[in-house]
Amino acid sequence: MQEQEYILENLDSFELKDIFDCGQCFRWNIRKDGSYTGVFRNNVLNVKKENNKIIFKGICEEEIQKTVKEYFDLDRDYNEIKERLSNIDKNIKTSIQYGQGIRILNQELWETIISFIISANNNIPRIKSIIERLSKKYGNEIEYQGEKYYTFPTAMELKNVSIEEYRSLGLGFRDIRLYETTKMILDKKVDLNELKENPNTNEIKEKLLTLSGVGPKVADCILLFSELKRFEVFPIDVWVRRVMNDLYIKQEDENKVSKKQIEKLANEKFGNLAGLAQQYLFYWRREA
DNA sequence: ACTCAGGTATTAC
DNA sequence: GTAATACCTGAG
Repeated sequence: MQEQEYILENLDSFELKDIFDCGQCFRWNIRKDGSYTGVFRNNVLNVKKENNKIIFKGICEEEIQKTVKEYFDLDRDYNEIKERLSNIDKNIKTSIQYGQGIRILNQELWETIISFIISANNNIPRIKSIIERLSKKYGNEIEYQGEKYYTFPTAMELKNVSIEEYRSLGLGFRDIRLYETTKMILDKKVDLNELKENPNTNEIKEKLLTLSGVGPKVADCILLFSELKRFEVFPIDVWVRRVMNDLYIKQEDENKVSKKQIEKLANEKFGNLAGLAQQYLFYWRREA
């Protein structure tokens, strides 16, 4: 396949660091020139920002403009969203100023499920390296600018992988979870195509929770960060618990605050934009 | 050597 | 239903 290029000018709410380091994805890496390269679906893309230009280059299955538009959520009005959230209170406004360039990526459902199962009780460098090893071993190679990249393996490509093989890739206790979840999806115990078409977020969540290694936090991440794009969910991890307690609940011991309480508060304050609010708050609390 | 990290599953009240 | 506990691994 041939390299394509696409340039966007004067686009608001698009900062590479904010997008790729806000915790939603694991396969984008910074280069020496400050651009980022990543693999998604069967595409390899490099994104660079220069002044008011965003330059997309890479190998795409389809037309790069269409690919970029879908993946980077370009049809959504983030300025309007940020304005609505900023009016809620000073705290969220501050966090939005910090992460003003965040966009929620349109990531493939299957990859998001597996990636966030791997993320459980794990740290980001190790999550990333596990996913790279998994892709290198079971995905497809794509060569771009003299470098080799690997697509995220499909469920079919993981069909015959044993628990021991997962363990040898460094998955640790998550080995059996990957094995069982892959099997359940291949057997259509959970039908991903059906999930994509189901308008009922709670029903989708119930289905996701039946997968091995998927608990409430991972399920919410899948709903928010995959192509399901449910902005009303509010994934609660250690950082979100911390920031919500610091800002609003102010309990002495943040670990004593129940998830229910946080969820209720998030829903009351942020409504159907809770997921975005979570993302700004998370990124701000974690990086600022 | 030892702690800790984007939680989940299991077991026990 | 809600609360404690174990859990692979490797980087710092």
